[in-house]
Amino acid sequence: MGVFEDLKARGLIAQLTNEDSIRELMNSGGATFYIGYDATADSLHVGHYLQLATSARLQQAGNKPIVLLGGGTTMVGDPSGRNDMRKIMTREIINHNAECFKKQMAKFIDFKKPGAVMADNADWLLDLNYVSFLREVGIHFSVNRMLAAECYKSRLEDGLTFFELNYMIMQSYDFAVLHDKYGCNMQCGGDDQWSNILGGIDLVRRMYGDEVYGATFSLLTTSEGKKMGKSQSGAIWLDPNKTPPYDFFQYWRNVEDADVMRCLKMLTFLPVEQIDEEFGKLEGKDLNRAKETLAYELTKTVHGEEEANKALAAAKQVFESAGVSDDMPTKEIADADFENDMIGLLDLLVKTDIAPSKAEARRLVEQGGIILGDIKVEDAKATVGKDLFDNGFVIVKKGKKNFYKVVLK
RNA sequence: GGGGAGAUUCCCGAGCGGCCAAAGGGGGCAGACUGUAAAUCUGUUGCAUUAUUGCUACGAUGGUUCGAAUCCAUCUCUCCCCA
Repeated sequence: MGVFEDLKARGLIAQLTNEDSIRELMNSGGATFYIGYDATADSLHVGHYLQLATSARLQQAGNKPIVLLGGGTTMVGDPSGRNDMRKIMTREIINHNAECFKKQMAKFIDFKKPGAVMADNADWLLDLNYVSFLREVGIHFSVNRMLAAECYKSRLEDGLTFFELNYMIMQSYDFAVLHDKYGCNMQCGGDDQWSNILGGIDLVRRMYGDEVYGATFSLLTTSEGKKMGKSQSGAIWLDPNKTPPYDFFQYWRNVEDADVMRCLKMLTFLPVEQIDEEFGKLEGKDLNRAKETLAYELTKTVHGEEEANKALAAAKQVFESAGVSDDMPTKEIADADFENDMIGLLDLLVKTDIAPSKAEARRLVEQGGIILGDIKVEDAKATVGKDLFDNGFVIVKKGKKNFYKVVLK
């Protein structure tokens, strides 16, 4: 089975410009493909991971990946599929973000292998001369056709600025530059990038007369079509400082039944046959085994084996034996916060960031959402004595799934 | 450039000058039920104190009024139609 068939089996392939040619190209290792990443935040998230992991699969099959940082395109912002304009970001922030991206990306793509390249479109976009760019590149674009693109549909109702309309042209130009510079012959991306990719393919043909290809990968969505990788507290980041490995692990441990198989196939590097064999027939609560594997495998590739083991062990102890683990999320409370060796429960919750405000803390307590040690506390006026901190800590449970070890400092 | 509509709490979206911390929905959080799942049901959802209440909030700034999210003026931004 070639890498193309593997990607297909994993459900990663969404759209292709030319299936036969692309299969041939990918399977023979002849693809020099690029995926662009706009530096919109200071950490990669799960959506990026999916693209990077897929790139890694292709690289392992001998294809050459080009990772393109969008230092230039981020200055404009991609309007595809959005119904509002992106916030305009400063050069400094974009540069900082791009630096953060670079560090994280090296984990997934092997840049030491020949042909693997990291580029930044700031290098050719920012110093363009407006008029000559229009004459050389702009001339190849039909506004009529651009506006007909699916990705602008919602924007045509709410308004689309000329500024943003140029995004597609910039991205298309990227492809042309990479084609010229590195012999790039394929662009990949999320399925929302289809229009932009087609633009690039067209441009390369018009400028160089060369045939290049485009492929989009399925977006990671739940069975209900909602984007995955977002939690109530925001995106799931790959940066351990923004999303601790334990939280990362828990996110995947808690995916819905209907999504486990797809996630396993799309995100982990376990062989498809193994996934099907081991988990394909599971039903009901047995699916928990699949979820555990998903969480473990993903944490392992993103944060390393050691962190994955820790997260798995912590989760097991906390959930299965109601025990204490050194690796469970820890919060600190200062000795100075106590008065006569006592502290109000609400103060404790707020000071440890378990609850964002006292009102919220009160609500939690009154609704029975707080368990201290093994006592459910429902009195908001309760106070906590230092003596409760056996061995210097106490376990606070917020809701059913959030466990914290509060350490007395 | 001309004409019109609008800016409300996390999001969408109601809102007679006092009864508006603001309907309703979504989302979130918590409880019940469960499998660390889903669906369902219940409660809750600005901050601070809870007995009362205080403070901050309805694009921005001023004004009218005993009293404004609601009226007036100016400004900023957005959308629609025409050119």
